[in-house]
Amino acid sequence: MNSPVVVLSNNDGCIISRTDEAKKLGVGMAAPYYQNKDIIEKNKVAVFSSNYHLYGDLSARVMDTLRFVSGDNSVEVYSVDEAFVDLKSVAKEDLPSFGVTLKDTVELWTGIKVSVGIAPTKVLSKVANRLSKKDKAGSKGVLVLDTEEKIKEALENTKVDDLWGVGRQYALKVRNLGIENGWQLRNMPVEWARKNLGGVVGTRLIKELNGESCIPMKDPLETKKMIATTRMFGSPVFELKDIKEAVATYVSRAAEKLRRQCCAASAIDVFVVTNGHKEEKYVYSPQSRHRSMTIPIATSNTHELIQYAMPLVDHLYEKGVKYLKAGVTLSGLVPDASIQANLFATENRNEQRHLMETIDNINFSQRDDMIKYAATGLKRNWKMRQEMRSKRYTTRWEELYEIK
DNA sequence: TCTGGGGTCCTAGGACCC
DNA sequence: TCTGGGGTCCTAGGACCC
Repeated sequence: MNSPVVVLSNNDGCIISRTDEAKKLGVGMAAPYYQNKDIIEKNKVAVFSSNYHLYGDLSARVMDTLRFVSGDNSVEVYSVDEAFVDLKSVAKEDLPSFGVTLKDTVELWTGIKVSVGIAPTKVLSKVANRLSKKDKAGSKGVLVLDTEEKIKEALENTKVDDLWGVGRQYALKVRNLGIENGWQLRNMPVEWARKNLGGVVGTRLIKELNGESCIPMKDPLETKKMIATTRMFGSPVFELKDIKEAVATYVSRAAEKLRRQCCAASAIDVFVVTNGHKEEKYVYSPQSRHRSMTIPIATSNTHELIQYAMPLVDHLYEKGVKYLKAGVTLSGLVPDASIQANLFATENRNEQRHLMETIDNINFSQRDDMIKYAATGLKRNWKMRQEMRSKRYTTRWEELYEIK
């Protein structure tokens, strides 16, 4: 109990999540793992690779609970660990108890502790949520900003950098003008924000801080506009063959995601990240190159997509260069059903679609990659490292949690 | 020799998010 | 020796059109 824990990014590269105990030891956020190995070993910090099967499954359970408790109010899943709930239909005086019910039910049903922030706009609710999380005793994990005074106090206690929508660049600009906290920013003129903070982005931010809702809830049925699969290699790669295998594998993954949302892609982009040459001394200064093409007839067929991708890799490849990473982005996504009948389309398009469906079903029900394309390789010596992954307790029979 | 104005669409790149 | 992955939205500027 209470021992420090950190979670690593893919490829065991960076530290992307830390418990309070680990933060206290001075382990930095997004810091490279190897740079912190000393502190970690000295303090017996528990280290885990990331485990997306587990996170995804627990996330789904939490989101289901939110939907159940929220009834007719719409829920927008914002990320694996965050969601917005529209509370327009909840009476103002009922907001605090609603928040508490939401929090308690999630914890009771899933074992996951959450914090709840309630306010007139998305930006302000993020402010509320952040404060409720920090002030563990005071707010008990639920904070409602329902009066001007509470909003003022909350914004005064929030640095500009901690506002949703203010990143490094904007924070720098705003700081240079002597604006330090959310309340000061809120009182800046909208016109100033339009000029200096990315046009409509800035004006929206100021308005949201002023309680005027400008960032609407997203329709849960909306499909993605682009789908990417990218990975660092487990160790640097030099051979064209290895890069091709990797890219073919990423294309397969991306195509699966594409089919899952019933879309087809009309453009494909392949990129690689290089870092110097074979014999050169290692200096970390990654550079990326990419190559793209428009697909004549939008498709979701893995085989076709691999065929489009391979020549792009040929073009990108240069002998003797050290490759750290590769990736594929599918874009120009259109609904599957809308693909035009084309005179030149091959007769067997439907058969191909059935084949894809069958492969997806097998891979989904059995195990990832039960059936794969030969182009994706067998040895896969470029595969990423994941040396300290916890078990996939809730999604794999072989890895079920055991109680002795 | 003089050489407009207004519009749309697309893409690359920047900024942001978790 | 080792530095994550997957998204969104917006803007500026070029190409093209009449």
